[in-house]
Amino acid sequence: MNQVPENNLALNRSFALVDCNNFYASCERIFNPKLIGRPIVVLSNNDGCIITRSAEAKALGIKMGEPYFKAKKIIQKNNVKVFSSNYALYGDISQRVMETLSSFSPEVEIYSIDEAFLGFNGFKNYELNTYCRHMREKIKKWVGIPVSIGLSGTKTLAKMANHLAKKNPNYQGVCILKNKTSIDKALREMEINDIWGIGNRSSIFLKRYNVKTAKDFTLLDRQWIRKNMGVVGERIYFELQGISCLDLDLIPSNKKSCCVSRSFSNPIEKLNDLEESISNYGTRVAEKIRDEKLVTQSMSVFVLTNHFNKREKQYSNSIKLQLPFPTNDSIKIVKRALEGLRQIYRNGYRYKKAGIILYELNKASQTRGLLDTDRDQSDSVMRAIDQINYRYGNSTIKLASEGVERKWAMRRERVSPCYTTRFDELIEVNC
DNA sequence: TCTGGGGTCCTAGGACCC
DNA sequence: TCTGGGGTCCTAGGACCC
Repeated sequence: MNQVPENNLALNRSFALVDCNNFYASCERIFNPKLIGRPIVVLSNNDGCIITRSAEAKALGIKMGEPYFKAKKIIQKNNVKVFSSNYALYGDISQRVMETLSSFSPEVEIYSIDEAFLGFNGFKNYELNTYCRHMREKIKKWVGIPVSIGLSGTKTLAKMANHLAKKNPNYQGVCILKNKTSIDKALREMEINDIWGIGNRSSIFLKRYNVKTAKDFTLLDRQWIRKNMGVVGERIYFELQGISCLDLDLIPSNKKSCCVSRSFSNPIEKLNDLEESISNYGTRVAEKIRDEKLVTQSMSVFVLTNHFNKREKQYSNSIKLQLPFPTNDSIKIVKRALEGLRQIYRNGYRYKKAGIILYELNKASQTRGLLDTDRDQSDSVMRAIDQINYRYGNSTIKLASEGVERKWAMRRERVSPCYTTRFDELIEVNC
């Protein structure tokens, strides 16, 4: 079977992908309108790489994912405005976008901080093009964020439509692919490496077989795709033909793992400094799972040196650790993590990054060991700490092992104020 | 000098069992 | 003179996403 017959096309379904344009850069612009029309970049944690560029910055040739220090020259020359990432701000703006979207469809899957899939079941009477344009205007007006919308019969095709809506100004931000001709045209225009789910590795592999566009991919033999790219490849094959394999995920399932890891501003060598950082990350990750009312029963702790530095000797290791009872107690998690860290630490290396990942996450209400006698006490201590830290600011109360000096703490030299989440950082208006 | 962080899903292969 | 084979479960690592 090389092609799916026309009557198999399940284009009676409609998925829309709404994606915020250059999201982090757009967030910075909301509170600083002077930046409209000016090139902006936003940096990753530790001010390491460029993770968002405004259209103007893209036009200057600044690349996505490029290390900041490599792009510095072009940035300074063109007076590009640079921001450290401010996730408190972006998270809050994201929530406002999602709330607005939910007023347009009962079916909203929040796919990431800056995009959502919408289902339009039973919307036959609506003219979808007009509806999407209306949605786009509302988000711009209410939240201040420009979005692009792609709509088609499967999620993968909606992604493709979105890609076109962004790339081709003729669409004015909304691209709808609902008939065979427009889909076919889009498949021919779409480069193989831009297809959702085809990453770097697969596109290099496919190009060796002269598969350059999405259209080429749909003309491949299904068995061959299955053999060489597994079920993931086969799903993409069907989705591109209009046969929906990926449904909306409307009820977000509980996380299966939760991680906090950071690169250090400067490499660290002493066990004591690593212990401070792991205590810190352990506390943060415990807070995260408490916030979601989850408990963990196993974790892994890892350390690594800077693999970019070829001149230095390298070391990386991780260790998996069990906890006696399911818990979300910072003290217990940090204590166990430090035991693990001491086992994998080796003297004489310059460490660049460390982290902790919690596994076996379950609802706190559904898990309690019969022999776990101090859970109540642990819960009330954590509750008290969380309340104090919420009221008086992060780390008002912290573990002694987290340290005070924090030589390793990440760099965030160009962070904007938390305009929407901290009273002391509200925007000031002079009348 | 300076290169992010947090997730998910799939698969191959080892361990183990009968 | 010969040394099974098939099933399941688990895990580490790969690939991909934003």
